[in-house]
Amino acid sequence: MKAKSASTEEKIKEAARVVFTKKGYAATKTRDIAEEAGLNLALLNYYFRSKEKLFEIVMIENLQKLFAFLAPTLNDTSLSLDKKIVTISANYIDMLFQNPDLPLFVLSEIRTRPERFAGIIKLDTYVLQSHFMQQIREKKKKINPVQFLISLMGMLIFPFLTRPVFQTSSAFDEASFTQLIKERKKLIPQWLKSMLE
Amino acid sequence: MKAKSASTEEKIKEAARVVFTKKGYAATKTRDIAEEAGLNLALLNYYFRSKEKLFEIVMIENLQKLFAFLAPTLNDTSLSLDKKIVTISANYIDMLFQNPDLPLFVLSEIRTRPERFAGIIKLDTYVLQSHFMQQIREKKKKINPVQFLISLMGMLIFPFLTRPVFQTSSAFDEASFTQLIKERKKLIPQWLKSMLE
DNA sequence: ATTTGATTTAAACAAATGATTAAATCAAAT
DNA sequence: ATTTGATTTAATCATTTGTTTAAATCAAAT
Repeated sequence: MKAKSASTEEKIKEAARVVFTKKGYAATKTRDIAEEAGLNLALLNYYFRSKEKLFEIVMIENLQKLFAFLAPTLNDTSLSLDKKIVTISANYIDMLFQNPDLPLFVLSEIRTRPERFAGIIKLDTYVLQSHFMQQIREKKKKINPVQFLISLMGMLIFPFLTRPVFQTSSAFDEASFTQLIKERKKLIPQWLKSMLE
Repeated sequence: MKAKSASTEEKIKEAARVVFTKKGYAATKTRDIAEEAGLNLALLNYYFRSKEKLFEIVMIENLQKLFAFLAPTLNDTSLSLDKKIVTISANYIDMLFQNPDLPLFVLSEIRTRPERFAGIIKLDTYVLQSHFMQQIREKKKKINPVQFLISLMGMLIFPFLTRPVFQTSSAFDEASFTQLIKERKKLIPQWLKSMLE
């Protein structure tokens, strides 16, 4: 009767991922997570000690997904700038399709307590001092390369942040959104290219 | 002793604007607002009946700022597409500088209860069916004009959404951020122009 | 000075929330 | 079958939260 595929601990984690990502930390009750997991409320404290500790685990995973996910491609010295932009666009959009609520959740929680996550994000190491940034700098010497990074990431992520806004319009259903994002996989690298010329 | 410039009601509203925008609805306690206003907790219910009602007032104001703010320029038939892009970029960035926390707060709350705000946002009327969108359609017939709208708004808004992320890097202080955004006022219209060619 | 209604105050309430507790149950070893 | 430690359960706790209540205070009219 204990031949379950998921341990209790893992069930709680998975439920926490779902509920925290959907509702954010403050609006998530421990009872919500217990219910989502189909388990007794007290188990959350038994396995994770506190709501806060559980949240931290979920948050660190999500930061990895959003930030560290980029590092290998950004720092790959064998790819041209154009190839990198194409690769990043494709990979990031695919990742976001699997985790559409992630950006808004993460940005919202970082805003609430930024100092808590500074050591994990490591923006300097993985992003700002990456090979990719060097490549941009060489291409456009007169403009801060961060400008292009922000625009690229903005164009990739923003539609996911505003999806609920677009869903308030009857002209936008799930299929429209998906279609729109698929088109962007092609458009964004083209746009970045013309911006860099 | 009642010759105050701000009425009690207005004081509460202003405090609510500050606290809700900073912390979001769920994490905001009525006691936080009372403290910010320097008033007695029970006054919130006396003047506004509930936390929810107070929030609604603040939220509607903020939606106007983010969405309706755009409508006049988008629908101004006397401006060329290029001029519109320049105007929107400048005006929106100025507005965001005064309300840097607004986008993240609004997007986050819309995500929590989108059906509540559909009637206020009026995306179809003011944005999707605007003169601006027609102008884009005429310029680039083969691409959904929403693509350009998303990219423009994404490039304008995204830096404000990710400001706390950038602040985790020691390379970014307030002055850097301001400088970066000022540059974008010029860069974004240029970029949009090349994207539309 | 008194009355009346409006506003403010501080305390209290009822429910919700994260956490704790102790007992029950399970699982493995002897 | 018993013991031991691990896990689970349901109840309880202590605190917090949005709201309500009743009294005090204010302000204007008489």
